[in-house]
Amino acid sequence: MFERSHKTEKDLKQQQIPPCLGFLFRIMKSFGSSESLGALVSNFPSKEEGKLAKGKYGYSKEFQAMLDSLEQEDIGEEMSGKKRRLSSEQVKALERSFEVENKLEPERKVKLAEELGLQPRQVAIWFQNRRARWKTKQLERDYSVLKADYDGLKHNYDSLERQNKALAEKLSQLKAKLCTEGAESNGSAKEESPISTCKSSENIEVDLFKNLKTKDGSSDSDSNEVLMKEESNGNSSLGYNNNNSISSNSMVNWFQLSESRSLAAGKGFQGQLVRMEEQSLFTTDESCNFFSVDQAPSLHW
DNA sequence: TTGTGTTTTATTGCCTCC
DNA sequence: GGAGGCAATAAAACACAA
Repeated sequence: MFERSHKTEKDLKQQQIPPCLGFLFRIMKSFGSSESLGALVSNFPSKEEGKLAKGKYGYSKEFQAMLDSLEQEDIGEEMSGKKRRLSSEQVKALERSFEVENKLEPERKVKLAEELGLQPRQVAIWFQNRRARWKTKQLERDYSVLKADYDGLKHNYDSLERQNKALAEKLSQLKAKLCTEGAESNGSAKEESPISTCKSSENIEVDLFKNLKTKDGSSDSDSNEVLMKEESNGNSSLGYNNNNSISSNSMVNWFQLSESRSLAAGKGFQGQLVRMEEQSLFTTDESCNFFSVDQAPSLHW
């Protein structure tokens, strides 16, 4: 109980020796009476013999009486091996000590034990259990913090997703408008192309892009080439999925680009800056993937 | 009073460090 | 190899509803 004597206690357990006797064992051991100790153990009835013996733990009447008398006394109670909770004063003192330092140096352990009338081993065990409790609490606190972070991110993600949907809707409305306007102008003017009166959504987007370019006066053909190239490749870097609809990723990119272009045009910025933006926006998937619809934020615990 | 869940004290086995 | 720490666990003590 108080000393680190695993093996001997295990042996005692295997012989079904009651806790009080185990305590006696250790007391006697601490006084160096190993011989009498051995005799005590050897005299203790084995499992089989115990079935025949009488008393609480199956030993003789005399020995049971001795134990009973011991239990009646204070010392007997203390030696009975029953767990006894530490007094509130002892716990308070230990708590104070733990707050100062949660590890226990040998000197401090002995000193605390003396002050509180405990065995050094008891103090060590108390600190060990206290550290375990502290760790559990700490884990709970960490979990709460992480969960709050996650909830915040989730909230942001949801609002961005809503925003994204609204923008997509707006874009499709604009496309429809463009389509009808185009049809009207085609009807009045001479036919330019035998293909179709209403262009595909891809072409519309490219046209929109071209228009923006012409408006801001730049003639950056490289970007158009890149756009057309990527478009013809049909890959998702531009954000078109298999259904020819525009993914949220490209939508955000597209609007960011348009916005930055208008700003650049307004402020008189030209060529190079625009080129840089295009490159960063159209070539790096990371730019918007963080809040991609396909990838909801997730935390791994 | 009793059944049940929680807390506290203690043990055991394994691991690391010196 | 011994000392000490830690995780897992047992078991006693305690709290509390029914």
